[in-house]
Amino acid sequence: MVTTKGISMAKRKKAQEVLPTELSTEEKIKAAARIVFTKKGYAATRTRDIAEEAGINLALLNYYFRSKEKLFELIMMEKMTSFFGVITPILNDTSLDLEEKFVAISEKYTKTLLENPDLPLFILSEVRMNPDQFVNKLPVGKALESHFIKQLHERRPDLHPVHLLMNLLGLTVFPFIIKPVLVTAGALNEKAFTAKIQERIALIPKWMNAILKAK
Amino acid sequence: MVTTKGISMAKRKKAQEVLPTELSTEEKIKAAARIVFTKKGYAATRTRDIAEEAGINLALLNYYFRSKEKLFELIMMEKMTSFFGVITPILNDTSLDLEEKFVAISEKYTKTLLENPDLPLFILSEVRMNPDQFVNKLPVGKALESHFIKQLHERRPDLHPVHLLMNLLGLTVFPFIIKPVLVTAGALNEKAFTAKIQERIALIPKWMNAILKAK
DNA sequence: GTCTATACAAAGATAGAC
DNA sequence: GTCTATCTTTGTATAGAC
Repeated sequence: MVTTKGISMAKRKKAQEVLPTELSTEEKIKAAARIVFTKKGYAATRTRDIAEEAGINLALLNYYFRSKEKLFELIMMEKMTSFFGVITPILNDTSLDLEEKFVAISEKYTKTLLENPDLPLFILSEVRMNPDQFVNKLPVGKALESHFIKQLHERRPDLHPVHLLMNLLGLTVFPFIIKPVLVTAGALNEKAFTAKIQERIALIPKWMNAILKAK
Repeated sequence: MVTTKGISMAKRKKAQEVLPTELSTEEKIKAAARIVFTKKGYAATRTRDIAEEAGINLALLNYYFRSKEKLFELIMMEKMTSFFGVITPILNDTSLDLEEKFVAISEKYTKTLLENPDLPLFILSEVRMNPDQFVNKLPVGKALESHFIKQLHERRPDLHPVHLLMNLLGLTVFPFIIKPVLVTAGALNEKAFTAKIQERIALIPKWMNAILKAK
């Protein structure tokens, strides 16, 4: 009887995860926190905003997550995993040559960022405000020892690989960082921005190849 | 006597501007506000922090600037002028060809940012949080109608100039945006970062030329 | 688990003496 | 112009009823 009960509860929980027609209170708070923290940043976010966005009582936020800071750390870790986690598998994929990695990163990263356009600016601002709290939990050291870095060094031993890594990330990520300026200034609307970014998916590898050859 | 007195006061005032051995209270507050706002951002900054940093009484902040928000707008306008104002004269200099503009922008912009490394992340985060408050006061529209944009279009009519502008800014500015991550992760210390950036001054124009030729 | 009510601390702003 | 003291608002967190 005890085991049967255990199994049936596990099943129910799994079903709920797959079909979250109605989210649990805990998930509602997390979903709201993602929205509000991303929009306003940690410091400008009020726990009341999150509670309101979630449609729950303010006290429940502390009941489930103890404090604003704990809740933020949770969301921040999620976001950093998205931001840094997408490319690390590609960086270390030994089956891809340099050109193929440019293609893979440009495509995969751009698509992730199109779904989450203010991820870069959110993460990089929060990291700047409080570096020690987050950066040591990052796989950044790994990136600089990756297979990709070795490939860059082989191709251009005269150029520090970090230059080329910054170039690739700059070409891919920077448009999303300057986006608020461009869109608010009326230089590009949302639709036009997306169109330009989609053009860049194919352009970035070409540009990186040209940079590799530049003397 | 009246005129003599007027002249001597004007002289004294001018001398104080040139040699601000001891700043006026107003300037002390502004200097402190630059430091604290830049470090923490608007939302996380407490007026008490600014007062302490300035070595003045808290009440004086409101006496001189009415409110935290007014003081912030003042500092923000200064910073935006630095950030966007440096390149606009170059963009519209009709005496420079494309290659010369790459060189001028890379050099001038990089040097400005080396003196003020967290300018980009500060401005771009604050703009994102409150776009309408600041962006309409920017000469961004002008950048897209500049002589530089026309030159880019002439050289590569098949490529939207905004791509090339984003590339140039990405190559130049992005390293400063990713800096907190790199430095905190221990990938690069302050000195090594500066060295790499100085290498880039000469490299960026080469890379941009390579990008221009890429098909 | 969820709510109401409230404690407690922090932060912006001002009144009024000097 | 500058200071001390204080008001007011806001925001995080918790106690306790249901």
